[in-house]
Amino acid sequence: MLRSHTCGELTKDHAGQSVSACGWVDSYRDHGSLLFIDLRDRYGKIQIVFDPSESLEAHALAGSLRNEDVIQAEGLLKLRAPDLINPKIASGEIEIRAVKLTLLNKSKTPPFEPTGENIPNEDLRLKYRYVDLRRPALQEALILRHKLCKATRDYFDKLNFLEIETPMLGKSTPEGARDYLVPSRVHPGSFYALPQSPQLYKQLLMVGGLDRYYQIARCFRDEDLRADRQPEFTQIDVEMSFVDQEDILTTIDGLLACMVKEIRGTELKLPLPRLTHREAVERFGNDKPDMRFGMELVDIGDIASRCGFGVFTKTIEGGGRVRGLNAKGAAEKYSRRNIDELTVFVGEYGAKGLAFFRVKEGALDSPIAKFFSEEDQRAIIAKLGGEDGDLLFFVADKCDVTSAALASLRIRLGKELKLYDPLDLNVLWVLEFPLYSRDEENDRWKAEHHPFCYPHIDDLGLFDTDPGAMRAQSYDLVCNGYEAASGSVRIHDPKVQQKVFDFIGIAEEEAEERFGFLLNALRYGAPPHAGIALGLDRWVMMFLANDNIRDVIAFPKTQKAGDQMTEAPSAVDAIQLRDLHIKLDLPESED
RNA sequence: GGCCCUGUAGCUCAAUUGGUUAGAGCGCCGGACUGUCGAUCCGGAGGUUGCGGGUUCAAGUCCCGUCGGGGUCGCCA
Repeated sequence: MLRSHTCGELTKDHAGQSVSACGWVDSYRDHGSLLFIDLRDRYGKIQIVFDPSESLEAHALAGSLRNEDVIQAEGLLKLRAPDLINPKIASGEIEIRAVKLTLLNKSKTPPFEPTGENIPNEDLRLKYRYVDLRRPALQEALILRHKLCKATRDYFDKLNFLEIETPMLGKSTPEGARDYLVPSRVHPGSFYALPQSPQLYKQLLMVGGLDRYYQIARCFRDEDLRADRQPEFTQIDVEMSFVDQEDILTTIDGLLACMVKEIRGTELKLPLPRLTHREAVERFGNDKPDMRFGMELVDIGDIASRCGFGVFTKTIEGGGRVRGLNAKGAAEKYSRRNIDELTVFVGEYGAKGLAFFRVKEGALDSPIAKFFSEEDQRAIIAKLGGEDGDLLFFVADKCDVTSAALASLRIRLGKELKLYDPLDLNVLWVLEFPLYSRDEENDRWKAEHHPFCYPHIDDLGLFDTDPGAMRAQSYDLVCNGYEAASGSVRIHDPKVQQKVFDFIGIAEEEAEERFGFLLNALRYGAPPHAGIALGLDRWVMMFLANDNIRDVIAFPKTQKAGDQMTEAPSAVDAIQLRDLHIKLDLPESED
């Protein structure tokens, strides 16, 4: 071993010991004769003192050191004199008096200082990710990520779950997200697909009798990226046999309590609260409400229908809705100009306008207040719990538009008005998602979640009468406004599965071609089973109160799904293409 | 595919809103210094303002195109 201790583990208890430490030069302070190096590793920092009277050779070499050089320093660990203690760092009371210095590797001048004050452009950080990874914030994220995985494995192990790997090379099922394809050399013209999730394999494991499965599984989706979406991401994938929905919820409640205990050291109150999908959309505008703060959506359709404001009355007459929310105490915080910005903002979600009222002396103050009687003004204020100084917003449109616009407005206002502590974790279940929705473009029904989801037991009769009203035995775990897990009770009856395929327009032949292996498996003794998958990356983000998924993945991709460091994806040479029997047919470029 | 933001020294930023030779801090190079810890002090190097075109007496600044990065809508069964 080149080191006797890590930089971070040395304390004053080691005083008097001869130690050897390795790491990166974090900074140097050269006083001509006396010279100080702060040595850094992932455990911490320690000051090394080079005194020519103790080692002329080590001191001379130390003079040539620069940031990010990799060194080994040997010497006596000493307590600092009381007046030399640096209270700013953990090891501020001790230092190593170097008698020997070895330059393990000289570094070029780094493109940026990983522990400097200014965090450089992400672009540059991604190109030199190996330098960026020395940043404590990034290391903290990866350490936390490890702890979550460890807690997960310990938890499931105690409950008799098996961690089982499923194939990366699978069959393409061109429904849902686009697949990443991998050409087969031995089967010219055929392709594997990288898994969007281990969904079908884990169901097959249940048929195989491995009745409690989990996997920390990499998943791939060739779709556009977002701040919280990468083309490859990790989910904690779970499936259980001989269980119902309640068993999954309870099991995952327990997992989360374990995670919170491990990371935060606090007790998560169980059971986690539950909301139906219908209630979530009505109260918060979407199926993943951030409930760290209130500001719930309120319907004022009754007042809107009788007021003198044409936009409102016509919306109600046309079957739309008028809903709003109350930004408490925000009347003075948002100028007309700010509100104009918010109007543009809700426009991105389809809203054609944003009505606003300031509550002033018990009445509404707004350019459109004149269209409302005094009585109706008071009614609106009462409905939204308004008080003087509040700012009320309303959107009048089709129901879906009011939901989308107000949900986004609510999130934005919550953030801008600092209505919550970013480190809070607010976790809840959203239940009873709709099973099917109309695909108007193709004039057919489609599965909301996926076609393997079991209908709510009370709704099985609705296939022929009102399929849009059918509820799924599905559940999402929502945390701070993110979909943090999603799952369902699966169909284990091949007849029900075939009925679902029929219903969403997948003909029997096509179903056999695409999902034959699953249908077949269901015919050979499939137990009732259910499962769920948690987005690991998102959980790391939430524990850190970080809103960028790239900060919790060691080697993430850019928005165009590229890797700035390796420059993947890249062209391949003609021989590789020939072996795969692939000819390129690229769009013409002008140059 | 749409909309929005962004690109100035190795890095983080500035440049009086179109006007002199594009500045500062950190980093880098050289020098001084025996208790610093964001060391200090002295000196120095470093720029095709992403790239290409255009408008103008004059462009880092305005316009068009293009490339990179980011956010978002669509998309993500």
